[in-house]
Amino acid sequence: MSLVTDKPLRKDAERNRRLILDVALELFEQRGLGVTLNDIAHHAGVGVGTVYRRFPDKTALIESLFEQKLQELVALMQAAIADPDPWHGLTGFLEGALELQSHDLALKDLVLDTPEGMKRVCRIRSRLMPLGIELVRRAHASGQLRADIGPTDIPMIQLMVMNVIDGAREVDPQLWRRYLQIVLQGLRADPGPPAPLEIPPLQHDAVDRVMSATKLPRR
Amino acid sequence: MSLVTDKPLRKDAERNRRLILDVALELFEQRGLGVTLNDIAHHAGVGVGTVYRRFPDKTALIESLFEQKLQELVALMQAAIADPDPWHGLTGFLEGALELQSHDLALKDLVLDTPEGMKRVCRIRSRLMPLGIELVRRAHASGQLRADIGPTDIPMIQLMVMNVIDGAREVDPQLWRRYLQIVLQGLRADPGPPAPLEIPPLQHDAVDRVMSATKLPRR
DNA sequence: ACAGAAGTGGATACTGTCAATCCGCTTTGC
DNA sequence: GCAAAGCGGATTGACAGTATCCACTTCTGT
Repeated sequence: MSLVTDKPLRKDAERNRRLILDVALELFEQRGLGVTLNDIAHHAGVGVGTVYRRFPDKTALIESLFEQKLQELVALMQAAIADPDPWHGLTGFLEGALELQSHDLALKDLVLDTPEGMKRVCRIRSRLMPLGIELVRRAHASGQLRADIGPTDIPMIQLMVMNVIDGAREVDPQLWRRYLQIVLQGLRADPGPPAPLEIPPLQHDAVDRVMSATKLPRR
Repeated sequence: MSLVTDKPLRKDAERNRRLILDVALELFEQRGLGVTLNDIAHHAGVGVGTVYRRFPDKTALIESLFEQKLQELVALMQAAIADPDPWHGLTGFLEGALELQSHDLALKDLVLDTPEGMKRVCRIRSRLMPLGIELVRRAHASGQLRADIGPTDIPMIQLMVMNVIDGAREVDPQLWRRYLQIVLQGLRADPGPPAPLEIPPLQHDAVDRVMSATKLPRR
């Protein structure tokens, strides 16, 4: 459509387009991919119509924003592989990836369920696996990662910790580091006496808030 | 209402009531508390009206079924406290509780977000905390649990592993044990060389299926 | 400076999902 | 055999989210 022939765009229209993209990015990060285009339009101070004229649908808007986001994960993993200390590379990757997700709710949605139709996003996601294999291989070779851990354990660990991130986001945004540290301790090939946990546990009265903040799926 | 004056109930009506309760239990376990009363009625081969005549609303139906379910968790924890080996008690509780949740999707919904109005359910839930404190205290005293682990860490660990249970339920219903084992290893005060993991990791091609089976919140 | 192309806003239609009601018909039990 | 009790399921109403439409406004080139 005319949406693709991107030659001319009136000055005010171009300004609105940027505005929409900026607002959309912020809202997606803060509240996940569930935000409605109405919401975005409203926050940007424009009408819904304006959003739909620029982007055929929500998917298109998301794609135009988040291809780059997933690239960050790839870059992170590449850096991890380049780390001279393979164990530090592995733990650093997990920490970094989870840190990204702790600031960006949309990233979780994107990693977890990439609706078909987001070809570009899917392609990038599939590029992560081989890097993960290498990351684990190096950690094994250095003897620091227990031998019975495999590459598929990495995303599973991310999945687990993500639950803590989501639940505790409002209550204690750093709490996930505590549980990542515990899990990482469980991954060591030859654990010494454990290093003290850096993040204190949740207060008793906060547990309930975390539990009920953990959103339940529909159905 | 007449719903409370429970003296007389016609033979066919009583039969239907039981049928509804049985079907509801099964469906709630299999698919979580999200199932609709229409669904339940249909599966039981009765009309929706019949369900609503017996139970004022969904909440009432749920309460009448699941008070007992949560009692199981209490019982499990009491047994754990009675265990002569405190470490075994602790790990056994986590394993048992998660096992229950792996077979019963409704339990998760109930533990995570107990809508106000389910007084009885809430009351039971609050009875768990003091038991958890005792469980942790004993494990500390025996020197097997690292000192910087607190009682609130127990539910958080359950929360983490629950993510694996939910995601992998269809693909590999036992996989969560692998990650529980890893986490437990990370909880030991003085870990020796790790015992080999009992459950093998996920196959590469199954990761995507787990990821997209992890349902996203409605927002 | 003005014509008309480009852009705009937001009410509205549409779609889907559920909970809950209502009422004409059937079954039961005396 | 006749009331009361029970039944089914179409229907209503609430809500939420996506996308469209079109009367109106703003911009830009000449």
